[in-house]
Amino acid sequence: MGYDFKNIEKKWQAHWSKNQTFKADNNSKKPKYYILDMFPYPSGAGLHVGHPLGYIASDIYSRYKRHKGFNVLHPQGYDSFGLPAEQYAIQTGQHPSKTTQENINRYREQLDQMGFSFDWSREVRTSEPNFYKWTQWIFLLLFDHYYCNTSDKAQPITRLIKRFEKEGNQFLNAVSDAGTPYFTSKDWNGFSQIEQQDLLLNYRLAYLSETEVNWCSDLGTVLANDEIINGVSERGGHQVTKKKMKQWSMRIGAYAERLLQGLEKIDWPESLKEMQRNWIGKSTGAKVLFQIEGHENKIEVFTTRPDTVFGVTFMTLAPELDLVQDITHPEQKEAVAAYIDETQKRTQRERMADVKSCTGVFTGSYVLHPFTQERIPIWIGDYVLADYGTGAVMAVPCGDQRDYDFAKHFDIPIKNIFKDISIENEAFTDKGTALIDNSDFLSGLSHKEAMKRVIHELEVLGCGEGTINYRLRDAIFSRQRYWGEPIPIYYKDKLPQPLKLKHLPLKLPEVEKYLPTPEGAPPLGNAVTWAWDSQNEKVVENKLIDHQIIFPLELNTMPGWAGSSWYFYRYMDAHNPDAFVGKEVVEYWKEVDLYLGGSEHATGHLLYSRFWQKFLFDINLLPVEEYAKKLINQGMILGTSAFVYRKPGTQTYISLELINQYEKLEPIRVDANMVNSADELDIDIFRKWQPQFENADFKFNNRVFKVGREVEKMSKSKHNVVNPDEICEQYGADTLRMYEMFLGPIDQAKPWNTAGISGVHNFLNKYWRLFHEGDKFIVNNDQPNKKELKILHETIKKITYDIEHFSFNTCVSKLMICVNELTALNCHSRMILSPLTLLLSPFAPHLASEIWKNLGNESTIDYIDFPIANETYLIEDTKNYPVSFNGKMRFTLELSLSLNNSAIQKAVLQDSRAVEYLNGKKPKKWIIVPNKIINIVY
RNA sequence: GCCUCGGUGGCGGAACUGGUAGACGCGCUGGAUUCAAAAUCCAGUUCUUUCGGGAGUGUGGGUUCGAUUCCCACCCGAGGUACCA
Repeated sequence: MGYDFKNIEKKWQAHWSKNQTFKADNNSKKPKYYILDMFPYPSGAGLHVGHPLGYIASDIYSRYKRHKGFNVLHPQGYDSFGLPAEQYAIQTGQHPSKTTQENINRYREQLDQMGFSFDWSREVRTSEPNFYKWTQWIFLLLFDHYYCNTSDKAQPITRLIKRFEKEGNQFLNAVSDAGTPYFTSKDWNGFSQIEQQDLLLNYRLAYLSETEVNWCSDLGTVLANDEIINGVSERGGHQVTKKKMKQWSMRIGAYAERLLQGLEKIDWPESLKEMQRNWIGKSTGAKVLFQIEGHENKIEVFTTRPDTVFGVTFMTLAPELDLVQDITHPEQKEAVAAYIDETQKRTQRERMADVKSCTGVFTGSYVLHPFTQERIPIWIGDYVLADYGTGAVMAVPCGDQRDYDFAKHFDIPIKNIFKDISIENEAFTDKGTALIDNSDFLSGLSHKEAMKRVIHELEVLGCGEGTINYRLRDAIFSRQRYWGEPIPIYYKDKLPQPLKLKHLPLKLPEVEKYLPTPEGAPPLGNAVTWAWDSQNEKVVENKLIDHQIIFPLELNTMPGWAGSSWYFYRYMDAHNPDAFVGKEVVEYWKEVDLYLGGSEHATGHLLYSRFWQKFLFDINLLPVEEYAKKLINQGMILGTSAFVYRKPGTQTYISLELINQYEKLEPIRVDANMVNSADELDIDIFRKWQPQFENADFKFNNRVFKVGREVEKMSKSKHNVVNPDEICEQYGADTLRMYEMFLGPIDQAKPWNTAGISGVHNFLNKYWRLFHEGDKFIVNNDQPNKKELKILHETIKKITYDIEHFSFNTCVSKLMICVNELTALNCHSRMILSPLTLLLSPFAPHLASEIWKNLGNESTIDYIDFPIANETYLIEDTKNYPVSFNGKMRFTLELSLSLNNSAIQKAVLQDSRAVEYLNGKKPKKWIIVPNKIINIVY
């Protein structure tokens, strides 16, 4: 009987579960260490081989930390609200909670199978009322606070009201909506309740505002950009337009600067921080006001180059600005309307991606230049985006390439304001070199000087000021979906009223259908029991609504990122009924020490959660301002997707070898399981796959239909998921764990392939054979020799170093080398094999546990101290190694890898050729690469 | 388009601060063992060659005594791009 992984794994998994081996204590004499995984969304396809990559890595680290004497918190849960369960519900009528529960059961089975050391007693699910109660509560807190720029933190809205009563808002330094009017205390006190509440919404951190969404009238629903392909809906291919809707938003913009500053304090990958910095997009410049000719309003623009203000020859507005309607000249109305219509059909991404075509329309109106009073034509153009800056740009064609192209295309004059620079062929965008010219008081100044001067002049004139702009937009928080957290708000006189903590959780109501209502209201509009009885403080039936005591409840739900923005605190105190996390508990665990997850969350989850953290910190609910000290990105495991190519509007599919003969084919993803390894599609299965393919017609040569292949993110929606189950079945969890680590560096994306898995499996077999001959346990008590000790200690040193640097692939290699060497030496000494088993334990915990027990140890291996490398076994006598001297100043030595530098220096200086070369001088600088080459500079 | 990351044998990858490129594993070739197979073990394996050598880390340049590593330009792939999570 050899290495019987099936029984071993079953046995130890049962043991861990029964003894609650990995249950973390909320107080301990040991130092604490919190290792967090990004929790999975339980999709219908089950766990795929990409999920465990990060989980294996964090599990290895958790087990290592336990061996190192830490009180490790390593929890797991489910991000269980989400679109796929809802879509499945729409198709089948099955309640998303049922689907979700089934998927979770499957996930749990798969996770258990891999021997993860999670503390399952702390499991959380975002879709559980006991969890989302607190998500709703945090929403209410956000609703109840505003951002004060003076104290630079969130403050209660009651404080704001007091200020308004005393002095209005003229001297207030707080973050608010653009265009919030000024009022005095007298004004405020004269306002009606409704007016006051309306104004307060301009300050609340969770607030209502008009925002644009992708509206599909045929489906009667709002679509995510993800659900739109080539401008039409993915489902059914219907047209999608932009529509304004009143939606909840989060004032994340208030935290832009702190989110930026906070990055300096955390140990996250530099690339990810850079992404967040760019996403926040801080830029310094100026606001400039342009008077509209014959109109009382002014247009405000933001520019990073106010120094080029004399080069302005036109102005461009984003087509969707309301202002456009106001200012369009009657003669241009038609053209403008047509253009706006056209842009509404394009997604923002298309607009940004498209730099070649240059489109726009003249509005027929003019603004006046603040300094020269020249008339400047106002255009609209879709290269200007409504939600960046003010949605308006002062166009300086000589200094900006897009403005330049636009001017050339529409034959608008270009004014050169750079001294001795030709703008014949392109704009001049360099800030450093040229002097400003042709610019009144700015002429002859450098960029830097001109910036200062022009801002001063603008402020004097009252036509602008220096300002900082952030690209970061406030986050839309409403979703027209069923399967999300209900927003704990009801509407009285159309104004939002918050529920109170004691009313929470506000549970999701039952609905007949998960689609929007026929009137286009969100799915919660289908609920019969969805009104708020403010007197009895409970949810009642809609038909009772009287707008006196019983009011309509909010129909939108929260987005996926709501629950995931704080879930890591719930793990600390998962069952606390009185608080989202207990004060003492959070004082103990404080923060996540290591967070492991994919970089695809860089500007989503990882930014939103930092925002909520800062808010909760501001109001003294959390002890730290950043929740994750260190973050490691695991690279994605990529899957191989398969594509068929359809002639648009038909059911004709073209085989890969023929696609060049057709124009404009639509690539459609098909389930990779319907395709064999030679890229041939099983046509019959394809026809049965989805009703739309039933009558598919195929065109192909050579008797087989070939699909196209593409490597991309592994995901159910891309139909390219590979399950870990078969591998567990065939090779065992320990093999899978080691193989996934062996695939390559943890942070690198890599396509899944199982080609090398037998090598890892062989290694575990070999490891087993170090201890066994047939059924006989052959470990002896021999004293190990020097060579064996050296192998062991080199391995300890390398493994310890590599685990701490998250280089798990090289750990596996090193273990393989070690086992090969010990096998060759026929070493079966307990004094070698016992510590070696500890080294293996984080990687292959089942096998290590079994062997540890067989070695006669009473306690299990899980909390045994990790071995420490003893340097004395590594340093060797250098006298016997040759030192070769080749020419100028280069020495080649054959030395032990782990020899220290001073020993090498000593060896070199004893060599006669070096003595001759140095001629009595002392080397100034040594460049030593062990086992390789030494440069001596003198 | 923009932001971020990556590109090394037939394949996954290694190479610590710029210092013998290809560790380790897969695959392949040959051998041992076996009635045979599996398993196991041993040897070989970047390409090319007239067997002297020559070329070689996506492409083209640059810095350096020396570049997979640093700099510039480009090509290709992946992730994100604000309602997938």
